[in-house]
Amino acid sequence: MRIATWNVNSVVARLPRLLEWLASAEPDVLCLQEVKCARDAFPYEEVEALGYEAAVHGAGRWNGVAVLSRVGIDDVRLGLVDEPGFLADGALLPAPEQRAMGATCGGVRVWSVYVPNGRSVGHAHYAYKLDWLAALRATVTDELTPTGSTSPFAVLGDFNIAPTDADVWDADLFRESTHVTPGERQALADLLAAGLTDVMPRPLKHAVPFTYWDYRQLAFPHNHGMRIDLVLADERFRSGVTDAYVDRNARKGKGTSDHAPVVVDLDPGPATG
DNA sequence: ATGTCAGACAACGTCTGA
Repeated sequence: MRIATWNVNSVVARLPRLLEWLASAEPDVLCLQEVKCARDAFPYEEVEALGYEAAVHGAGRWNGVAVLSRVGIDDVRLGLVDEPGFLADGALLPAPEQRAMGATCGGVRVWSVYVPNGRSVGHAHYAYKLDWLAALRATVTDELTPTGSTSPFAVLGDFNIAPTDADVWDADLFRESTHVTPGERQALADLLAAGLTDVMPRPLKHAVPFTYWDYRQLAFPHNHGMRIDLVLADERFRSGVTDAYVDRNARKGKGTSDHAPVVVDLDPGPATG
């Protein structure tokens, strides 16, 4: 089974590249982030023509996650346990955003997550990021609490955290920035402590498989990137991984996202439910 | 080969978020 995650930076703007990639990479399950469209506006017919069902958690111009599957989608869960909200411009009260959803596809439990960016250290969005990660940890703990299910489990998505300095093209440049601070890395460590492992993709071209390169200043051709899109797997999932890589070809050419897909091949083992 | 891009507004440029 092939499972992937991709921050597409608008599923509408990315539709030609998305369809091309689905047809060539043939994932069984694809977790999407930043779909940037309401649930009703998702291009269902286009992905269905390639054999995929879609479950979508989106409200409009920002954020939004989805799960595409050609092996079924069951037990869809939208949002986190006690998910914190953010006070959007023009809003009177903080409200949860569309950043996380879980689904069971072909006997594998996946969560597609888009962790808040944080904007800058000390910004209200940074505190929101840490709070949101704590709620993600609570949700993972809830999902992994033994209930008789033996499904492989993974959280896939854009974490907006580089796990180590090696996951940033120039750590010194990011010293005062979000994505690398001890607070963010501690929140990631706390999440992993719930029973997950960072599935490291195999390098294809460079020493470290980055997943994101800014659109500006020729960042991609210079490989000025970061590894911030992660697959965090429980032991049942991790032990079934036969390959993992970043499809950097999807970052080439015109009309690309600023992120590349992370692809994992999995032998899910005997179907035990 | 690539020196931002996408969405929404009231627009046909300018703002915001990333």
